[in-house]
Amino acid sequence: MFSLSEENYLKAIFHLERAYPTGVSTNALADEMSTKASSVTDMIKRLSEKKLVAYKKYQGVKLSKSGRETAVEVIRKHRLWEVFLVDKLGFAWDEVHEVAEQLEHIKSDKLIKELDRFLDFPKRDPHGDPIPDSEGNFAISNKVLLAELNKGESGICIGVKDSSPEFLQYLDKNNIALGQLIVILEKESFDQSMLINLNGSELKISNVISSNLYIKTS
Amino acid sequence: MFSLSEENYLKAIFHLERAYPTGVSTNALADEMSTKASSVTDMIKRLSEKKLVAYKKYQGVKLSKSGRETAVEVIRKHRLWEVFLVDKLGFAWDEVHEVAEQLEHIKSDKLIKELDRFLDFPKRDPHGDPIPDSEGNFAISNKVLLAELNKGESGICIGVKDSSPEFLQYLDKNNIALGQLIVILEKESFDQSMLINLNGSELKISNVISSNLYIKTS
DNA sequence: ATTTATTTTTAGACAAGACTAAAAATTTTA
DNA sequence: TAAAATTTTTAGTCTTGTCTAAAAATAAAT
Ligand SMILES: [Mn+2]
Ligand SMILES: [Mn+2]
Ligand SMILES: [Mn+2]
Ligand SMILES: [Mn+2]
Repeated sequence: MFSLSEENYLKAIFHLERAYPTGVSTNALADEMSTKASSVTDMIKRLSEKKLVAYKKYQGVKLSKSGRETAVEVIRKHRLWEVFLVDKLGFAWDEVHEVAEQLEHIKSDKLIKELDRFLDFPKRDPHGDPIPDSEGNFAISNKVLLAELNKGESGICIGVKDSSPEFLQYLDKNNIALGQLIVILEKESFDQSMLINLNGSELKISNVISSNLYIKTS
Repeated sequence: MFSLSEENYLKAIFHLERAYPTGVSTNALADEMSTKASSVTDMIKRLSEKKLVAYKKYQGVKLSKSGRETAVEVIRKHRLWEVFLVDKLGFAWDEVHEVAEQLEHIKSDKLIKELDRFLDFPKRDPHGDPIPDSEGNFAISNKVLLAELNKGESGICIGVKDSSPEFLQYLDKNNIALGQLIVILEKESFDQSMLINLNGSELKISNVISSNLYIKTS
């Protein structure tokens, strides 16, 4: 069993490894954890002692097999709880993250197994992120950013890159939801802004928006 | 917001106040918290600083109004989560306490409000203990220990005093459940053991058992 | 009313996690 | 390649919550 702090560090390293494949830097981790670099160095040493990460001074940090397993388990719990909050308790998708940050640290194998079953083994969380199964396997999805598509192309919205309440509320306000068909009617070459068709109605969106929406390609 | 430790101390003091109406002793609290008296003294001082308890050296400790409110809120959350685990996730009544000990510390007003609604505002937890409402009011129940009844008397089993997994499993094994009618057929004056009728079948139980079963009297 | 036993508090230490300030290593720039 | 800027680590301190050992206060027993 690992502490809440240790679990949060492992999760952060997991998420940063995509952007830092050669090793997650101390500063990147400090930034992600909203803490100081010196605190990160301290924690990295502890995680390294426990064989959860591979660490060489000044070389950044990488998850070990067991470190990755723990991180994935925490992510699984986080996303299952998010589904619970939205599907069962009527939370909006922009309200669940904070609470899930707490719930993800509850320790009980039976709890998570039964919760998964109660929710009917969901494959994705309310933001379209994949929920790893009990073995730690993620569903791989062919997704692409809306910003990468061109005039005339279309696809189903299946996820958000930024899942901050602000962005999610913008989407709600403009009736953009997961599962919706988006058709690109126009794309301005100067600023990459787009005119899109959503369920019959038209909407003008900036590149900031289209760069944070995932579209199913397949 | 209070720490997990602080909440657990407040809850323990609340539960001990019934047995120690003039002030909960340091040793009683140390015992309940499975810690040392010196640690209790330290914590009591911190709680006193925060006006959660009234404390005078060597005089024991009592909850303040805000301390009691916090304790009751934690108990409310504990019991609601126990209902969730049994009613929704299929846990047995002897499996829920440990997990609820963790879940009771999750901080989210909306979560507990929506959970309460999702569970249809339950009045009692799986062990028959009353769930305080959102104002902190407990349902008062006229209950008496089975051990206090005599031959010929009967009543509905509405709660357990000891809710350890061992006792609960004994009850399961002997088909004693909440809501069940119990009729006292015989009572041995020497050792207070009883012969009871349960749904048609007869069972011999010791005083240890009858002293841990609550019967509705009304 | 003393002595004895019990309870409670203090004193001092420790571990986890975090912080600031300063030193050391690395990377970038000139 | 040497100087400058950046990143990372170390050193020392702090808070929370715990512990042991010893001192002080209270309660119980002669
Ligand atoms: Mn989230
Ligand atoms: Mn999510
Ligand atoms: Mn319980
Ligand atoms: Mn209970």
